[in-house]
Amino acid sequence: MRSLVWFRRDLRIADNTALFEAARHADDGVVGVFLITPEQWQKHDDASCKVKFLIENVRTLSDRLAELNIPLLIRTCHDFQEAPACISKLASETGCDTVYINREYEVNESKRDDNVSLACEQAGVAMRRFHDRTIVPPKAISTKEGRFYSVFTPYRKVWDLTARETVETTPDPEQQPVIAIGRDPVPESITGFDFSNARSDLWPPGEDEAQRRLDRFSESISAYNVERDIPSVRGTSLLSPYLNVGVISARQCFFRADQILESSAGENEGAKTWISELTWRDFYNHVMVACPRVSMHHPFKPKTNQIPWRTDQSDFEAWKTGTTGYPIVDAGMRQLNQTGWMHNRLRMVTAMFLTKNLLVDWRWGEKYFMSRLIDGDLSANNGGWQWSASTGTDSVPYFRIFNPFSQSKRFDPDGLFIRKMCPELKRVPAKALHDPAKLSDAIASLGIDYPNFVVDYKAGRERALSAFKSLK
DNA sequence: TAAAGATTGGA
DNA sequence: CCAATCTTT
Repeated sequence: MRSLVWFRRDLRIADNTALFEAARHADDGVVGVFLITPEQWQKHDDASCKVKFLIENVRTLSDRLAELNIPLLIRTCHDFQEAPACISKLASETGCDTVYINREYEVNESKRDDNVSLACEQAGVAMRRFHDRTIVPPKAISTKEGRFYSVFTPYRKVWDLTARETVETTPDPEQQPVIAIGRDPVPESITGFDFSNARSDLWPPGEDEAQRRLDRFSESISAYNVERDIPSVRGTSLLSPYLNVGVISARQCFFRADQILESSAGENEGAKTWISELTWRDFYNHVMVACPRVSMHHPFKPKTNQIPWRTDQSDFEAWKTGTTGYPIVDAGMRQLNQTGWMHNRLRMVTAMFLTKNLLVDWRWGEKYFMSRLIDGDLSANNGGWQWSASTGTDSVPYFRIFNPFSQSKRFDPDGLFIRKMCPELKRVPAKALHDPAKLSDAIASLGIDYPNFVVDYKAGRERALSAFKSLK
């Protein structure tokens, strides 16, 4: 019995359900495979920095698998259509009787896996799929009426019980016997993606690095509920890119935080808040599985399609490039453009500015984020955008529109973050960064080259309010 | 995971 | 006159 493990977004050894099961059932070795599908990644708007990070992690995974005598093979297909033939053929060639995978829940991905399963069956190869991506699997919990939870708070209550009672981590796989199959080199570049501008120094690859980050974050987790909102402070875990490619599992994160919570007799607000954020990740995945159309350019609330979403190229361009004239919005967008990552508070601020103050179609923003983020995840990104645009499940009420100046006053009071990302505002006093009139005065009197407001604040806000009010 | 406008209560 | 509080969106 020999097992083939097809790695996708689960690039780790520890707490990997499919890998553990594959190793447990094999007595003649385990083979790993990773499929490179550049055209599919382009269709999905994957960011270059994300693909680079993915490939770097495939490389470190290959090294660690080699220590377990598991050779990692690399195959390249154009897109998912070629996956069934590729995987079934590879299983046969390497003498594997079963393919092990951890499920991916997106529409294209699960359809691909169904097709791979069929192709394997025809080749006399079995396929076993496991739930591993989230803490509580999608569809595992539902309301008393048997429907899916579309509101977060009741979902979280059931999620909490389920996670604590039924979820456990997976043991490490054992070392395998040596087999006569050598591993493949991992390519240095991928056609269609430019690796030269990615800030790899900010995100070293590997399972060890992810664990170090979790360790470091654990030490200050009690401050998370306060500091997570302050972009100039390292108050968040900085684990999202690692979670996204599965270099660390959400379960590992959950158990660490839960341990800390228990050791403080439930008195750690930071740990509680972080677990809640992990729950949001599960929630949006669960929404996507229950209602796949949300991830296919449809709002969860159909009537919001009546909103005359604007398609103004020049407003959109100002937003993308961080030249809206609103300091906190520009700072956030420049952080995204320069580093491939944006602080979560700013993701909300910038998303709300685009969808409400500019009333630009939320799908434009969703796509742009995806094309830039190192941690871009379909369900979380979509959930976040539909939350901000008030089109989604349990999204923000349409009349709760962030005021960019109030937001920066609260979360960047000294303007530290704004001045870091927008150096031209270095000489503008903090008070003026949080006040439109004072900002205009300061820019004029100091002779600073900073754009005028792309939209009048009050006019933009009223335009969004009346668009939502007139929905039937 | 809000902000704006109105109202109140104290200087 | 200002800040705290309530109400509305």
